[in-house]
Amino acid sequence: MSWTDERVEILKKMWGEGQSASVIAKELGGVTRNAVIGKVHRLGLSNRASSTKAAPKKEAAAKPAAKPKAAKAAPKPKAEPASEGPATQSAAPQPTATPARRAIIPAGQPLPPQPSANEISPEALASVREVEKGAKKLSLMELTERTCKWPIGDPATDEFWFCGLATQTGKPYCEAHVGVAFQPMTSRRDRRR
DNA sequence: CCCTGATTCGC
DNA sequence: GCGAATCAGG
Repeated sequence: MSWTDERVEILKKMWGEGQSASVIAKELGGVTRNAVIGKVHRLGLSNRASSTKAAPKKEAAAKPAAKPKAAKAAPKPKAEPASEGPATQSAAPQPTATPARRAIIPAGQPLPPQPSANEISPEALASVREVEKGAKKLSLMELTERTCKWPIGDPATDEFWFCGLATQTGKPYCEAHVGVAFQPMTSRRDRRR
C-alpha cells in the first residue's frame, strides 16, 4: 500500500486524536505500526506528550562511514495547543457547548452492556466476583485489544474501571467475563429464580 | 509478556 | 520516501 492523500489524512486525524500507531495501522490496513510511526515522523507531527524521551543511544558498533545526519530539526511552525499535560487527549475542539459529558466513549470500541445480575449463572457470577477482585483496573485509555474490556463499577463515579485482564484470544473479555457475556441460550432458559 | 513511540539505515 | 529492525520505556 502507498501513502495516498486519503490515507495520510486518516493518519493525521487519528494521530491527532491520540490513537496509538498500532490501531492506526490496523485501521489503515496494509501497513505496520512501524510504517505508521515512520510516516508520522516524516510528516513532522511526532511530538505528542511522548512518554519515552528521545533516547539516541546506539550507533557505535561497526559504523565506518556513518554520520548522524538527521539531527533535531527545528522547522515546527505549527501553532500547537502546546499544553500537552499528562497524556490527556481530546484534541478535537467541541463545536457546541459541552453540557455534561461524563462518560466519553472512545470511537471504535463499543462498550459492552452490563448484563442483569439475575441472568447470570451462579458459578459464572462467582467467578466474575473473583476476577474483579484481581482486576487490573485499567482506565479507558489503557485498554487495548488484548485487555478485558469488562466495565466494573459506576461510570458516573470514581469507582469505575475496566477489568483489564488478558483477553481470551479473539474475545473482548477475559475468560471469566467471556463466561458471563456469551451464554448459550439453553442455559439461560428458565433460569429466573 | 504485553504494550508504547523513537531512531536508524538499507532499500 | 518507505518501513523493518532495533531500541528504550511503561
